[in-house]
Amino acid sequence: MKSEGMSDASGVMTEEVPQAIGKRRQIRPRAERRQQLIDATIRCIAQHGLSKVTMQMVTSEAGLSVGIANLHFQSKDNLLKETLRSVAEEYHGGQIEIMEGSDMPDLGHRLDALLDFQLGRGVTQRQKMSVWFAYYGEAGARPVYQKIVSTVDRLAAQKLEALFSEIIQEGQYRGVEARELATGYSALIDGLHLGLLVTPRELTKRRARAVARDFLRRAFPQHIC
Amino acid sequence: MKSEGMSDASGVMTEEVPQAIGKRRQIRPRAERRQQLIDATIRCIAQHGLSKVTMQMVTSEAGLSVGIANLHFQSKDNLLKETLRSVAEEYHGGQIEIMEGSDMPDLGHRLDALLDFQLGRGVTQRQKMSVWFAYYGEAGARPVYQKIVSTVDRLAAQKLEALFSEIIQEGQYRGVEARELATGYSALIDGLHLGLLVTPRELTKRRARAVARDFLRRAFPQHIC
DNA sequence: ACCCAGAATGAATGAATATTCATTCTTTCG
DNA sequence: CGAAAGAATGAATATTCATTCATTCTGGGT
Repeated sequence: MKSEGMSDASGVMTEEVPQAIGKRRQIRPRAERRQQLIDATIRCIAQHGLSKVTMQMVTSEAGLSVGIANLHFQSKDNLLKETLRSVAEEYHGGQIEIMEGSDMPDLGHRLDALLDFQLGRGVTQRQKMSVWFAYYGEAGARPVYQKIVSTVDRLAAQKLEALFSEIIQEGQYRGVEARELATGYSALIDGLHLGLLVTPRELTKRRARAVARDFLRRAFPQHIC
Repeated sequence: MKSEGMSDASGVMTEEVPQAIGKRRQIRPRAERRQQLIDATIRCIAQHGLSKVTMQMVTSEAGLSVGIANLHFQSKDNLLKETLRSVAEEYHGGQIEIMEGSDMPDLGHRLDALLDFQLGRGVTQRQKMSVWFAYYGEAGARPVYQKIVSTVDRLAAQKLEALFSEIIQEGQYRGVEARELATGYSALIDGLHLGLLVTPRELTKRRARAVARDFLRRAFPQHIC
């Protein structure tokens, strides 16, 4: 089917197939496209930096046409906001799952798993980190970003404090306060992420892990190897 | 081209003073203008975020004309680069001065002074922090930024490690390694800065200080109150 | 007093880019 | 199958912004 013959009244000839390999237009559900665009946005931010990201860049990275981002996200601002939300929720969600997972009964092991999650993973993780800090950089000037981050952050912080409390009780540790320690540990992990991102030469993932473990060991000697 | 003497033939006359209050054009030495522009850039980044900063914004914040930034910095990219360098040098320079200052003989006091410098100060400090993280956010994608930061960073890290070594020796502490501890402490401070910037509601400066002091006390109990 | 090197200005320019929307295509449902 | 719903496209548009440069102005030198 397909006509082609007629209606092409103009004398110009019919460029049948514009693209080389089969680039058939595909229709997919809204949610899937949104995720696809968010993933592309993450890659673009990691590669070019938040301030250099353009809609063209994102949509072509996703292998789609320019108009589609506005179709599904209304505006660039909104796409960026949703991308931050996605990364924030994934990161904090992962932590929370580990912390409140009833499967891992041993508290020391749970701490280990948490540390692994926070400083483990491969390239993907590095991409996420880039995004994370790109937004932190803008957060000072953008209340919207602050809100998104602090909402998920607060919950994770509470869970961490609760976990530390349990550990303190179990180990009968003296002179340590769960809240203070949780704040310190979170900050330490954030700082290590920064180091991994900005000075990868000086701080390897292995060393970052050792440093974090050191912090925990000093606080909970009985629980960490 | 030009001349046509009066040409202002229109009936209107003489708009002697275009601006209200005395806005006389001033000629100042190059170095001074550069600093003035860098300071304006810092304020703009803190207020609007790196990705929203424009040349118009910066020059008008400095109270100068649009063209002047390119006159003294050649390009926007270069202005931003020099701004980062300025902030990085100020921050790290301050730390280094404290750490190697021969005036403060007591090592515990020196630690205190360092902590004060890193987590003290007022609004200005907050502006600098914003800039700091704005660049960190882009650093993953911009080798130039990485280079600027890691150059000054490395020196400060070495000094810190040396200071910790002295302290360990003086206190005869066992089971702590200066290098590891220095990395941890730096990361902790960075993380606390992040917290202050992104979740100022949850983390006050007072608490950040307490957390950092806690870290040091756990490592060097004899030196920190 | 007067000159002029070069500092400063800001209107003009052109490139980059977000957003729109008429059109084209795909899938679904009767 | 045929038509409707709506997903996807990308050329066109309007805007924003960095950069240029002809012109204006300042202050030090003579």
